[in-house]
Amino acid sequence: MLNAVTAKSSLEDILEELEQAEGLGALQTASERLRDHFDVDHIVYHWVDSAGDQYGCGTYSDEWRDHYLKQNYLRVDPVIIGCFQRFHPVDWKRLDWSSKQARAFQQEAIEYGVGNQGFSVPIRGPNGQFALFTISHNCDDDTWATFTETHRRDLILIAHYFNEKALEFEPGRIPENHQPLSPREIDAMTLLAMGYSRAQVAQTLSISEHTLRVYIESARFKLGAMNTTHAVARAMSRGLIVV
Amino acid sequence: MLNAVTAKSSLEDILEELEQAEGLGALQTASERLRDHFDVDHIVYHWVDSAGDQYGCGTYSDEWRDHYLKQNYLRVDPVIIGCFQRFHPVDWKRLDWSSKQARAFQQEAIEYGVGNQGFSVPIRGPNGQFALFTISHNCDDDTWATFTETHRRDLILIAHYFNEKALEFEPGRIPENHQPLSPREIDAMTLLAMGYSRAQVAQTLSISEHTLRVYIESARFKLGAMNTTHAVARAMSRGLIVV
DNA sequence: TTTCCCCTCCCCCAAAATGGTGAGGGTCCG
DNA sequence: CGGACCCTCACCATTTTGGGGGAGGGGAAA
Repeated sequence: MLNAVTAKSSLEDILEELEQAEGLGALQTASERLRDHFDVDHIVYHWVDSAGDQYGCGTYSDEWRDHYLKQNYLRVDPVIIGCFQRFHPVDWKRLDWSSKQARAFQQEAIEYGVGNQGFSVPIRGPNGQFALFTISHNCDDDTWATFTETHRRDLILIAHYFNEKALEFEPGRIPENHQPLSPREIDAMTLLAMGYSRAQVAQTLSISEHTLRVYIESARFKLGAMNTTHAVARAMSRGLIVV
Repeated sequence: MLNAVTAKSSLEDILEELEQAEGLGALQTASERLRDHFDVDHIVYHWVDSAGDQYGCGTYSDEWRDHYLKQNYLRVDPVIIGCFQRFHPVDWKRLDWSSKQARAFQQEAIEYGVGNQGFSVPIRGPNGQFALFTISHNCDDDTWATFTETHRRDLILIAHYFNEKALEFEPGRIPENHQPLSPREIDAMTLLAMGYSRAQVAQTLSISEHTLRVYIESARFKLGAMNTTHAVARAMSRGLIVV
């Protein structure tokens, strides 16, 4: 059964400890302690890198994690897809499970021990970083609704602390290739992302197309992109431009 | 003097009210109530659309706000610049005030009644949305340090709720006819976003380049895009592909 | 002051992407 | 069973990009 107790002191302790923690290992232990504190099946923190790399820690079984990675479920998982377009924390029931893929995925997840209920907090950092903090359990809808209502705020805060720590200790997360774009380069990338051709962009910016090309090429270089489309995609996923 | 009282009930009430609020006007009244609750000079929520649009509400004077907009201080304000590359909430003292522009800006801000102390929580939503929740006051460093230590968690949570409301009522956030892409179309868009040329994508997917073109054109049509770059950008911002 | 980056402009030519108009076979659903 | 959608393949001509050279002025920082 779900522990309806508030047990403030214990949660405070866990947060406090998390705040002081050194290294990513602390996130693993924290997720286990939180699972016990809330008396639920699983607590998981899942980091998704804009390059497609991912890092996760939590209480899912190793088998499920390996299977997930092997099948590249990142692009299938409705929790990822749904949360990526949201800001609000979301109950899994409210996500889109209509596709065949999604239902097969859900079936498999439950077989691997993931709860039938879930609540995920999307959370974002600089440069398009994206992560999920998820709490999952096996119970009926009403129990789960009460639980998430009660702990919504705590979960948001915990998600925040998890991500704070993950950002702090992620090794390749503040790489030197994080070169910012110049204003003109941002203009160019933005207009290209809006569907303008080079000629149109040049006209919009009131510069010659030759000049524009310099910006595009320089942006491409800074972003390590192979072509314009790639550069725009990278600029977007790093949060440098918004369309 | 700063109010060291926790006054939990009052803060709870404000959050509760914020959660139920309808319309952006509620954010304005909430910021005023919070200012009184914490007994500080200013509470401000500032939304920055990287297209350059901004929306703000809070307790700064109208003069300062108008001046800020008029001078286009977005690209000067060290709070914006600093928070944009951070995830952690940050004390203004820890920001980079070294440039000449920055010091002039600070001087002016204080003249317009902004406090000499400040604490800002950066917060991000989908599609690169970015906002700041700021609390500012006039006092000495020690008092301020104690205050921010004490209320750090509350402030993070409040920032989250402010942004939740702001996103909820943001104009121009209409879920259009989101036509889904077929699996092959998603493959194509994904690989294109990764920088592959058409020939490379075709080879990767083991199909002829002609076939690939059909997918790209069909995806372009579904997404209402004018060219490949536009299609990839739209697919990304709709969360249809993850790169 | 010197150095670095940003902004602006120019040429030539090859490579890649696009637009139009086709075709056939598959699955799934009303 | 017919319609809708998905997957697969093809040729034509045109437009758009990309890669390789350059060049000069301005501003900010070291």
